[in-house]
Amino acid sequence: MTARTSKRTLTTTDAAILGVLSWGPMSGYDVKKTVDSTVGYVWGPARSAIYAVLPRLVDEGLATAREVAQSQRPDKIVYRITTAGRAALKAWIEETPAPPDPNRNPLLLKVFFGDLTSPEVLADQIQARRLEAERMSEEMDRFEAEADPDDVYTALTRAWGREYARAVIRWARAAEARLRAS
Amino acid sequence: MTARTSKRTLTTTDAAILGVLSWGPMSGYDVKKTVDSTVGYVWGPARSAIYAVLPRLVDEGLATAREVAQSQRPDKIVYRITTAGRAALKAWIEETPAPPDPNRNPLLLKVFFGDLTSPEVLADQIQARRLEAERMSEEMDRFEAEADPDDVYTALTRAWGREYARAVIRWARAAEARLRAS
DNA sequence: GAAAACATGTAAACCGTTACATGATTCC
DNA sequence: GGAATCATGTAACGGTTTACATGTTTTC
Repeated sequence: MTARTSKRTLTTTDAAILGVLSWGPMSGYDVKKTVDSTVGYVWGPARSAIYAVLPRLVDEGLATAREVAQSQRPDKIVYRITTAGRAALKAWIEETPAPPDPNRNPLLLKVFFGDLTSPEVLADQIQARRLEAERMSEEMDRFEAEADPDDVYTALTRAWGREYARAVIRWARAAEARLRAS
Repeated sequence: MTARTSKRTLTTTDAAILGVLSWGPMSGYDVKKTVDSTVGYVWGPARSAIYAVLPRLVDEGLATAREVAQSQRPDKIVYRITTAGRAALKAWIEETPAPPDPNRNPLLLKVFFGDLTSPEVLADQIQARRLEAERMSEEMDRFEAEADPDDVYTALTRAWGREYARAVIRWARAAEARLRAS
């Protein structure tokens, strides 16, 4: 058997998919749903990306595929992570350094060229972002209440969500005040 | 004259490039340099993207191109924003809502699947990110010292940079402590 | 009986990145 | 003589968005 164990390092999308497969075998459809409700906050590949990646993982020996016939539903293909897949994911996590922050922020770009519009328009856009962040902050609080406090890893991701939302809110409040005072 | 004033809304890269062209006519090479030293912190298109976008802006009537022969340097093409270009950029800035936060964060993905590796490895990765943020924070302070305090718009972008760095640092410190204590 | 949600995928167009390619000039 | 700067582009790849395709079950 000659699976192309090509040892290329995983893309972030590969890692996200292998990650949810590490929780159990599932179809592409289920991968999508699982991603959306979990890691989707930090990496949410498109459905078509998932369907494109899964066969490639099989090709590289990182997962296996098994066709499952269904009577009440369309047939599906269930993917299962392999030992090699787990190892590749572990290697991806440990490979240092982590790619730097993306830092692509269209709103900030608007602010940067803000002199082309009015302070009010800009303040409105910033306010909208703040309201978003406030909603997100509340959502994190709700998650926090329900969550298992011993699960360090999801606790840390929630902590980042709260810290980030907080930064947005602080910045936006100050920016709105400054812009509305012109 | 039939410039295709196709009214499609600009991509973020288009906006960034039109934005620097709004400061004065320049070649693709100079656009790249200018972007890198200014808006690059929030949106830094690749060189190849710039060279691809510029002719399209001309095609759409948002900029004009003029070839300039040089004796001591390779010839170059100087682009100048048009009135339509300015209008399109203004429309992009004012179009609401601003696209939501990208939120694609490979480091957080690593944290999310952190149980596949050791707490130390994870803490090291987080520490690296913190050091990065600390460097950035200092850089912002330096910019702050040199900057014109009356320039609201760049002040606001710097303020975001500081607030963001602060959030990273606070989160990373807590995360590192929690992970190293296992 | 209709609409929405479930369930599974494919295909094409678009945006952007990294790496490849070329060649002159200036600075050390 | 080698590195950095000036100057412009192409090709291959990763990923997203949107649309196409098909059929079932649940909800109103």
